Amino acid sequence: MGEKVTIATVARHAQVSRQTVSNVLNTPHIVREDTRRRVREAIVALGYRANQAARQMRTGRSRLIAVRIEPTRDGINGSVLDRFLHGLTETADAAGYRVLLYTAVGDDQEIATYDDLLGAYDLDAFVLTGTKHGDPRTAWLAEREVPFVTFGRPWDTPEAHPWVDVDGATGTAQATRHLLAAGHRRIAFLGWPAGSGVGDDRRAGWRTTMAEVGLDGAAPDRATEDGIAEGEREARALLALDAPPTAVVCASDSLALGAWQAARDTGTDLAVVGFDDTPVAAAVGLSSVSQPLGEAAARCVELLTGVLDGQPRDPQLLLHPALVLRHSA
Amino acid sequence: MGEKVTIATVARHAQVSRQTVSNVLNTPHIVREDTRRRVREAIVALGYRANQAARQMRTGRSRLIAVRIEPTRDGINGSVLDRFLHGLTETADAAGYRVLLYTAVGDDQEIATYDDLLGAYDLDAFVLTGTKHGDPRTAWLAEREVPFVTFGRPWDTPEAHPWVDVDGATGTAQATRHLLAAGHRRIAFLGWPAGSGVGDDRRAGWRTTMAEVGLDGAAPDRATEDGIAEGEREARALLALDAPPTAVVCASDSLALGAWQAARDTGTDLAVVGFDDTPVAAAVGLSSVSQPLGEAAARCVELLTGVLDGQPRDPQLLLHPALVLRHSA
DNA sequence: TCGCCTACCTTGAACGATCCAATGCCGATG
DNA sequence: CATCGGCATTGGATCGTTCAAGGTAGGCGA
Repeated sequence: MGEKVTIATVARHAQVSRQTVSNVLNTPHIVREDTRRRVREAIVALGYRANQAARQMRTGRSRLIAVRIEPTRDGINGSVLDRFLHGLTETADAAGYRVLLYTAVGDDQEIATYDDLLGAYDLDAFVLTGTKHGDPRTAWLAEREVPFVTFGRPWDTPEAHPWVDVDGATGTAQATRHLLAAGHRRIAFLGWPAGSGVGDDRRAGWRTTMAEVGLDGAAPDRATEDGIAEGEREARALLALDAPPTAVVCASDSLALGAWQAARDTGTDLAVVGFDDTPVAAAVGLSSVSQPLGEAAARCVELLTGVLDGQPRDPQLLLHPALVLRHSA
Repeated sequence: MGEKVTIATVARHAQVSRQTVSNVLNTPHIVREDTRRRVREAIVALGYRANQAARQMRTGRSRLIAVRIEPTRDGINGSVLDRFLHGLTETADAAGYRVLLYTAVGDDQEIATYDDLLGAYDLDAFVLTGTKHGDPRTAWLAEREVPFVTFGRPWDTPEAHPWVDVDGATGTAQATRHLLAAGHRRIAFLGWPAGSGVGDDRRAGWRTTMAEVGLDGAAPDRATEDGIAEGEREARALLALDAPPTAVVCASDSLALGAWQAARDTGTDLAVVGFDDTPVAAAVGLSSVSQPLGEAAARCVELLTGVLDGQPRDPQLLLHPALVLRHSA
């Protein structure tokens, strides 16, 4: 159990002053070649590691990024966020940042938590997920000039702040085109009630694709809350129509799984495509639209480090999902 | 955008010294009633929040707990860790701690990360998940007297360090007894190769329960790597026996789902019970043994705060799982 | 009146890093 | 030879908090 190794220990060991060691760490180019090497060797030899707390107190930066972890209300869709979180942690690690978790129920409490984290831990930035219309969180952060990125577009003012998102419309369009190519003509959509940015986006991809081939007349569109039971109920209603659809594009894997079960139970041949490519979809063989979550996370970190280092780049990024085919379509 | 509010600001506002403010925060009982009240009012009025970095520099404690986030190799079983993580974040929040994430591939890299986190961030404690025989991580931490708790027993030396675990044997025993009560006699076990602590534990519950009723002779026991395909293959092998089992207890939901699909595809009536009560099990209606992950997380935090505050309590805790019945058994 | 104790509060120093201003060193130049 | 400029290096101050030691007033007993 060695003594505490500080910048002074390194300085003594390398026969230089503390400031020179600090320069080697922060502005290496102003230190002479051989001095730099000597200091670096001392750092390695002593196993020195800069104390974040001390650095933070002077610089006001903590190299910490906060992300909210959801209450996992829905076991199926929760996995999407978890995969994103993992990607985020990995990329942040590589960029020298660490990820701090927090929970909050409701926007007010979340904003209170921002205040808390900023005051107590000097957080460098936030990553928000699941943006919605008129999001009070982004307004609060923007007002205080706190760096942040959202995974999800701001649905009201497109250029308000840096964001990364996946183009849901492209995903459902891809799914719809695949079904059309397979010979389907009556292709339904099963999604969420209008008003949510994400849901409307996914619906739009299906709708425009159907319109392009002049089939939007014969295309039933159902809206319900998310859930397996809800999906099953709506699918049964669809199958009971006079001219029932032969395929259905869904806004989530929960709805898709419900629809898939409804079809199986009633012995109907119904092609189903879900959204998010969750483990459940993979497990039961459901085709689904897959978001590039790892890349989205990496882009978020890139954007943040850009902002933090004062070199903000193109701050809006729309990624493309991919259709994963299994035996449900 | 007000000025930075420090302990000195509060002190001026309340007409006392910095130290008195500090005392109000840390050792309130030594401050006179009305002084205490005056300081508290100033704190609220100014919106003061203690700066963690400064506090940490003095005390050496960061109020930060580190947890590793897994690479989610398996989408099904990954959800167990995620639920645990959520519970941990919530409980830690309530206890005044924050959760820091990290990733690492392999034990060596994980230990290097410990070193890094301890040196740079002065982490207070670690929560480890997924213990195994001869775990080098716990040895490293114990040697340096770093506080930590594991979620999962140390399989070699039971009393080496604080841990919380769920009694897998009780879970599979419960499942087995349920199947016996439902009239099954030929009850198989489908698990992992011997040698993993968790897997052996789950197998033991089934084996002893079958032995208790003298049925261990007619009880096939299969071992394979985890996975849906593997579960399906082994289940088919079981069903091809001369006296095929009428029920199977599985070590995971992945294996159970495979077995369940094998039975459905071959038109066989096979009762299946999985383990972990993952979203997939819930989605497809698979009965499963459910771990009290929220409570496990809460106990981990309790143990840690106990150790950190110098009041260690009974440091080993074995929780009981519950059988969740759906229509697969 | 004095001394001592207790209860409460204040002052100075320290944690480990960075920033700022000042110093020493070197060769080049007038 | 004296002066200058450029650059590496040095010492001191600083961030916000807690720790250790020091002060002050009032109460009590002799």
